This record gives sequence, structure tokens and C-alpha cells, in this order.
Amino acid sequence: MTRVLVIDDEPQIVRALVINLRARKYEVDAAYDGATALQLAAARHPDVVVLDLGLPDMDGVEVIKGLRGWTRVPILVLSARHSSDEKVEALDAGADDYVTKPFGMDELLARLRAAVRRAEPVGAGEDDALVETEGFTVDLAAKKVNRDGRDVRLTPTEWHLLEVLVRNTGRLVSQKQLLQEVWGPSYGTETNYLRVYMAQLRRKLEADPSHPRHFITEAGMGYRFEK
Amino acid sequence: MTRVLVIDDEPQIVRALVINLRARKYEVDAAYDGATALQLAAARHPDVVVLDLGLPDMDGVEVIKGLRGWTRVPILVLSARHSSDEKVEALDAGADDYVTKPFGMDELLARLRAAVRRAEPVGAGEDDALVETEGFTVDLAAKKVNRDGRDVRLTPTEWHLLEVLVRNTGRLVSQKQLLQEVWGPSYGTETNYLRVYMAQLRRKLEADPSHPRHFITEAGMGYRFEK
DNA sequence: GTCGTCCTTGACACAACCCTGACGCGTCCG
DNA sequence: CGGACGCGTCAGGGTTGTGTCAAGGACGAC
Repeated sequence: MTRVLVIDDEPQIVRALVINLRARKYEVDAAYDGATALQLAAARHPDVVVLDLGLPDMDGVEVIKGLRGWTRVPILVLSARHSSDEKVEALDAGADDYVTKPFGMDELLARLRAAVRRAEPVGAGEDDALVETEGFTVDLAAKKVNRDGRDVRLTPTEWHLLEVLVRNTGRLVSQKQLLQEVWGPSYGTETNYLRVYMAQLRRKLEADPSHPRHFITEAGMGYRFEK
Repeated sequence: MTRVLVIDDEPQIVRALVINLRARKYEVDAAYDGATALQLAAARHPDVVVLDLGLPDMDGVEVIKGLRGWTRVPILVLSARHSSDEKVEALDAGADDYVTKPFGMDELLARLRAAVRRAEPVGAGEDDALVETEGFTVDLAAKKVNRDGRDVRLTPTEWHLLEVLVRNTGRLVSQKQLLQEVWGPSYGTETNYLRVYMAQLRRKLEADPSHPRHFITEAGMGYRFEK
């Protein structure tokens, strides 16, 4: 199911969008200002963002930059401004499309479909994304971890952390990147979270948690997942 | 260099686009009808396509479908038609963006940049920047050094120093530059740091640390990394 | 309300890392 | 010949980073 984040301070526009999107089986979150929007984006990881540039608390371009700091989620900008400069600024800040108000709902939905479609990874749905080690198996598609024939129970945060590490198998992932991807863009420095959750992953998945072979610490730099 | 394929049957529009794009260092091919366009696309593999829907020989949507049969290249549609149905049809056929004539050149270029930007890193993230010598291998993306099949552990400072040297393979890097890049702009003179860390790199990577073959001292000037 | 799960937070011991100073060696030049 | 200088090497000690544990709070299920 595709998750959409709608950001607009005009309730009637939000309402219209929500109704139309829900009717088409999208899952919809809504925010009425930039700060809430950034928080929601971090918490919910939408598949596409619809953003009105005229927000009460901050410039819409700042919202774009805030999102682009950590995610490549498609951003579809709505705006009452027709000026070319505004469009260029928003697009160059990282927006994917720019629609001026008043807009036709059909067109907006078509642009939304286009944005979602091209964000889909090339081989989506075809590969079952299995990662195996000698100790356990991670199924990224099914969101399951198997160890000795038994499924391992992971909390949402544990899974999220594992996912980021596994998607970068062999590569070093910096603490900042892990924190921002799992906890959100404003958590770049809370390294204690990482320590706690890395320990939990090791306890659940490593044969000898105090001598990890798969979840490797690179002191001062980050962590690395090795098969 | 980014390659653009422009498809339009109006010569003055093609001319305007070609001039503007070439001025911005794009490489441009042009076609005046759909059949030529499909041929050119296959032969030249453009990074982005600008397509006018009103072509003499075939419907623009057919061109989109023809392209989408084998490529995910971004397609930016130009059209004189403002109707919502046309837009939806083109977008759902696989277009990435839809701009109505008359259009502002600035806006078109911004939309083009957005389309190219979002298509780019798909391939860029996959290739590892590997640097090999006969003794060891440096993977800049994964932050990994391999020697005799084993991963070598580097501290953050060691890695940072190695990175600067490797990114300047074969070139002499002055002590001042190394110090400032690794330790910060105010550390231009603490050459003893360099001596210590260069020795550690050699001990970990050189076959015979006291006779270095890759980390070469240029007395009084700086250091040089050689494959 | 009570229970259970999950996330956050703080404290502490231990390990890893960085800086520092001392010394030896070779080269250059007075 | 001898001192100055630049470089390589080594090992101690202070600082920073990491692993671990346990307690408290938020939240939803029952």
C-alpha cells in the first residue's frame, strides 16, 4: 500500500486530497505546518509527499531541504504562485514536480502516480531479497528473520536498524546515517540509542553476542554488517 | 555529460531548446517525428527525453509507449493541449512530467534538472570506488581495506589520512594539506602527527614498513601514494 | 485498572583511540 | 667535524567511545 504525506495549511484542500486518495487505496497522513510535516515524514516514511509551499511556520523550500537531507522520497509541490522563479527554486531544492493551484484532481493524481512509479526500484517485486549468513537468514521482503528454523521476534526499531545495515551489507554505515534513517533527521547525535539497539540485535542474532561476527563496530566511525 | 533527446516538429522550438541546452553543456540530439525519435533513442541512449505530443507521423503517447518498452529514461512531455485528460493519458503511459506551451525556458530547464537528478544515482550508488595495489585493496565506498584476503582495521584518523592520499593517487600532497584535511584547518604545522600516523599506515599496509613502496616520503614537502 | 511490550535514559566499567615526549638515524651545510 | 634539521619509531597516559545493565515512562490490549 502506498503511503502519502499531505502537507497543507488549508483544511479544505487537505480534506479533498485525503478523500480522493483514500478512495484510491492510498494510506494518507496529513500535516498543517512544516515542523509537524518533518516529524511525520521521519516517523512514517511516506512513499510520496504532497507539499504546499505556503505554510504558516516555515518556508516550503526549507521543508524540501529538510527532507532531502536524509531521504529521496518523491516530493510533489503545490503552490498558488505561478512565478517561474518559485518553481525553479523549489525544483532545484529537490522537488520532483510542481503543480499550480487551482489544480485538477485527475492531473494531480496522475502526477502522483508518475512520481511513485519512477521511484520504484528496478527489480521491485521480483527478487525476494534474502540475505543469509551461517547463523541466520534475513528476508527483507517478508520482514522476517529466521534462526535455527525459528522466527526471531524483532521490535519495530530493531528491525528498522537491521534493515538499514543489511541493505548496506559489507559497507560501513556511519552512526549519523543510522540514527537519521532509523530515528529521524534530528537524531544525528544520540549514539546511546545505537549502542542499546545494536546490543539487542547481537543478543538476538549473534552466536556469541560479546564477540560479534556479523554486526561489527568500527570505533569512532559506525557499524558494518557482514555475512 | 548529460545527453538530451529533443523531439518536436516545430523548428523554432527545437532551435530554442538546442541553443539553451548546449549553452548549459548538455549534449543534444533532435528529431522532428516519432519514428526518427525512436531510432535516435535506441542509437544514442539519451539521459533524458523532451517530447512534444503533436508529431506529424504518430501520436505522442505511442512514442512514450515505444520508449517505455525498453527503457526507463525520464520523459518530459511538451504539449499545446491543456486538457486534463491528455495530461493523465501521457503521464500514465509513462511520462515523467508534462509542461504546457507556451512554457518558460527557466522552468523547463529546472524540470529537466529535476528529472535527470532523480534518475542519476540509481546507477551511481552501485559501483564501488576500488583502488588496488599488489599488496592491498582500498574500497572507498565501503570504507574497507583488504590485505591478503583479510580486512584491515583502521582507526578513524588512519582511514581519513589514507582516504586523502588515495584520492590523490600519484600526486604529491603537502604536509600542510594533509594536516588541514585530516585534523582541521588550524593544524597546519603539527607534522609530528603525520609522522606517527604515516608510520601506522605503513605498518598495517606495507609489506616492508621500513622500506615503503606505496606511502612515499618527499622530504620537506609531503607524501605521495603510489599504486 | 493491570499487564506486557517497547522505547528512552542514566550510570558505570572497559576498550579503543589520540596525543605527547623521548630517542635514534640519516642528510645537509656551516 | 659537528650541529641543525627532518623523519621514523616506540610506549605511556589522558581522553573519548563503546558495551552492558537496569529502571522508568509511554502506549495499547485486555
